Amino acid sequence: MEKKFSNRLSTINLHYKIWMSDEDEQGILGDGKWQILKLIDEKGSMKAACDELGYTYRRTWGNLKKIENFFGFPLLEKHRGGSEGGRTALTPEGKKLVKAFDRFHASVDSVIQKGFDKFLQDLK
Amino acid sequence: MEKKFSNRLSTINLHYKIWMSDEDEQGILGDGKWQILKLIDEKGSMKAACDELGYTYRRTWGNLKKIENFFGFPLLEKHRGGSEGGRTALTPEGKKLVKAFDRFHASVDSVIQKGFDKFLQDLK
DNA sequence: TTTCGATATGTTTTTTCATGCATATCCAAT
DNA sequence: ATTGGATATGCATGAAAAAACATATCGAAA
Repeated sequence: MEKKFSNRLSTINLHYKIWMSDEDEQGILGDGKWQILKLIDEKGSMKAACDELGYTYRRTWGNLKKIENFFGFPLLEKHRGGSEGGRTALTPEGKKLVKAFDRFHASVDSVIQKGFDKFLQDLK
Repeated sequence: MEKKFSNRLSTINLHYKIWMSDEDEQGILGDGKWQILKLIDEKGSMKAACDELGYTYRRTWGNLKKIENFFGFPLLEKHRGGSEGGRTALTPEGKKLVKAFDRFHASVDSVIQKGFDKFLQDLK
């Protein structure tokens, strides 16, 4: 007979999130913080990065605080004052962390997408 | 020198979620529904499955409704009444869907875990 | 025909978080 | 020394999701 699922199959979107937590299941690092960390480093500013991603500064600041608390040392080098108001960049450890997460994602992204394609095939 | 991150590295837990949505970003099927569907079929009961997973019946019922609405045909064969109160099992389509998701997960789980292990290695 | 326990669903309360608002601090450049 | 714009942080408000509560319905078996 016909393919039961195929009617709306092409309208389905895939999503996934990867994150890490501490013993108390408090989120440490995930897709969200990874992205903002990268952008902060690129822009040299927390505020600019928040604006671009549509995050509130307040929230981002709190989230980043958590991760630094967990590791016990700063991932961001933040400076206040100056005519520019201030600036923020990643510390070497921050860069290392981001790069490791980059590699992690690179190693799984295509596999997940392929798995999804196959999933849809299976339903046909 | 020392390895900056290694102090608490072993306490980090990995998490990830995979799900699918329709055009309006309404969740259709994901890890949660997948799990509960499997368990319902295994137990022959929505209630029993909810109890085991700690989900409220109300919520699960609503969630499953959504996915059936999306596909337009039932994934569950539900019966009310009887001395046992009722029972629920997967329809053939429901089983097919669950199996496809099983395969999907099987194809990505180990890759993600390996990627995570490597991520931790990278931080050392 | 009564009963029992699961399915079915509306309504209310709680929880959770993000957002919004307010305010303080900091300092390089002018 | 003044200033402007970003960082720092408390607090109150709001919105969305989950949980909790409350009933109604169903029907095989006793």
